[in-house]
Amino acid sequence: MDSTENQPYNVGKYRTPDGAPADIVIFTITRTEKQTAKKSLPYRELMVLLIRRKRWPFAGSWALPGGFGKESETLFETARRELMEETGVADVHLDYLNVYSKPGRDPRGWMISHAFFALVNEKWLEKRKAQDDAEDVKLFTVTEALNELELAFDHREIIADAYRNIQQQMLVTTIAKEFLPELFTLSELYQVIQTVVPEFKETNFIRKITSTQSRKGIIQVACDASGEKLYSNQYSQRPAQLYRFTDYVPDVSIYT
Amino acid sequence: MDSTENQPYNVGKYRTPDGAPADIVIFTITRTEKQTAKKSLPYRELMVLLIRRKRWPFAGSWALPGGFGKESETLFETARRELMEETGVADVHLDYLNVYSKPGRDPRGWMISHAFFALVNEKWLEKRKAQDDAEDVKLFTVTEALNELELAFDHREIIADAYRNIQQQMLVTTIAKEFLPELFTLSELYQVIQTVVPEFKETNFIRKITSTQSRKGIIQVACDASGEKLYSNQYSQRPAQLYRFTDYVPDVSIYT
DNA sequence: TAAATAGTGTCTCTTAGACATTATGGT
DNA sequence: ACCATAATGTCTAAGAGACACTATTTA
Repeated sequence: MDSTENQPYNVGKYRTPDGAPADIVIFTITRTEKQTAKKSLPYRELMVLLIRRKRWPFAGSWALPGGFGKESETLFETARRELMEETGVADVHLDYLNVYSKPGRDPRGWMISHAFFALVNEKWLEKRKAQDDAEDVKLFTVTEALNELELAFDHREIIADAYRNIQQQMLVTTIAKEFLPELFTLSELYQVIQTVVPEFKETNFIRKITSTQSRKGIIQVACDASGEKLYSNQYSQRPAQLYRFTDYVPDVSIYT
Repeated sequence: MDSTENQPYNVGKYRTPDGAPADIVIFTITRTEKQTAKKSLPYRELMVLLIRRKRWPFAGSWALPGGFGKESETLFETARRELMEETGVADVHLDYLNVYSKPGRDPRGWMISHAFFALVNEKWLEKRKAQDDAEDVKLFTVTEALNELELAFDHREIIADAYRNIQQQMLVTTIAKEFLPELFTLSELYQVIQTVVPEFKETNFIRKITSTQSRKGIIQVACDASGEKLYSNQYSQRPAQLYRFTDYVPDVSIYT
């Protein structure tokens, strides 16, 4: 019935995996200023960080950054360590995505891969850019990565899964904050949501998020020490009210 | 930078995991009829299936059913196979939950465990009950499993995670259907939701799910071949309209 | 006729959705 | 004066939430 029961504690008896790698889908949103006469909102694009492989297997292909798990750490720690090595940042949103274990997925042997996804603010990646060899580590748009690139292993599938996941999470949690500064305007927030979920359309977005009972707790107006409201005119002539996220995340339900 | 790059294809060079088990949290909802004079709704309880271990480690403790992954199958297949062995059913809701890799979690060695959860309709487990040794395989309420039982490995943590997950999914997807017959009354649906999420309270539940534009597509009234509406008086004097789930699952969002 | 569930009426206040309008400040 | 973004006004229809009320059977 239960094969756990029948398993010996003699660990050498059966074929065991050849490794447990952690692969990380590192997402960021890049901003590029529009070349207009007046101040305007930047273009934003959802990017994923890839590495060009130097060795067999899949030498020359692009792949997710990653590395092998060790006995002395959890796979989450493996992922965090790899992320640190790759981007130099420690305190970013890092979440487990899925396991990939299709037979033959890695020609090196029986590799059970654990995919994570990280959300990194563009500002952290800027320093890194310079120090790295531009040939080997690069940001691609998600569309590009999924449709135009030769990817190693089953990394296309992993990126596709991660993309689906981040799109869903964007609408159901407050991960938008990972892509925004501490204080932000509502246009910026709206733009970030749309960058990840292009289908997202909300007329009256400002009003809904600020003044409906059920969700106005998500964000709050930013004030300075003396209680004065803070404004930004970075993207517009008319200064826009700045907001910050609270810790509140509303529960969602299809029945309510 | 990328330790995948530095990994040899000589698979024997590093310490590798001693096994990749799949553990399954099998949930079901049991019904027990109330002993009242009149017809009434049954008590329902969310249960989890556990197995009493016979061997070291954790001999005598209760544990999740599970087994070791093989090189020739995905871990999802491992889980499905174990589920089949355990409950005798194949086509049930089975989903990946999380990976558990804390060092030392299994005294037998470096075991990276993959937890799944399955939602099984009570009717499938009924046959099994008889044929199994009641001492070794048993259904427990989730509360009991979490608070009163001595559990093997990190299975308490896994069950707690699975419980959180199923509660969230219950409100955001239509997994309620896994615990219901093909045709059901709205009281049954409401009761199933409340069994998994006790905090769930909706006055006007009937009206909301049947006649609000945005979510009435979730379920539809059940009709017979000639278009007559179907009713059930299993739980009440007054016959109740029967419904079925459609394939439609509304999108949820905290911003909409 | 009472028990137990099924389902509707009604009222108020809030929200959705669509669109028009006004506000601000720099070039 | 005009541009680009910020924000409010206004109107209608729909929905939320509370609670009282009616309906249907059968023991």
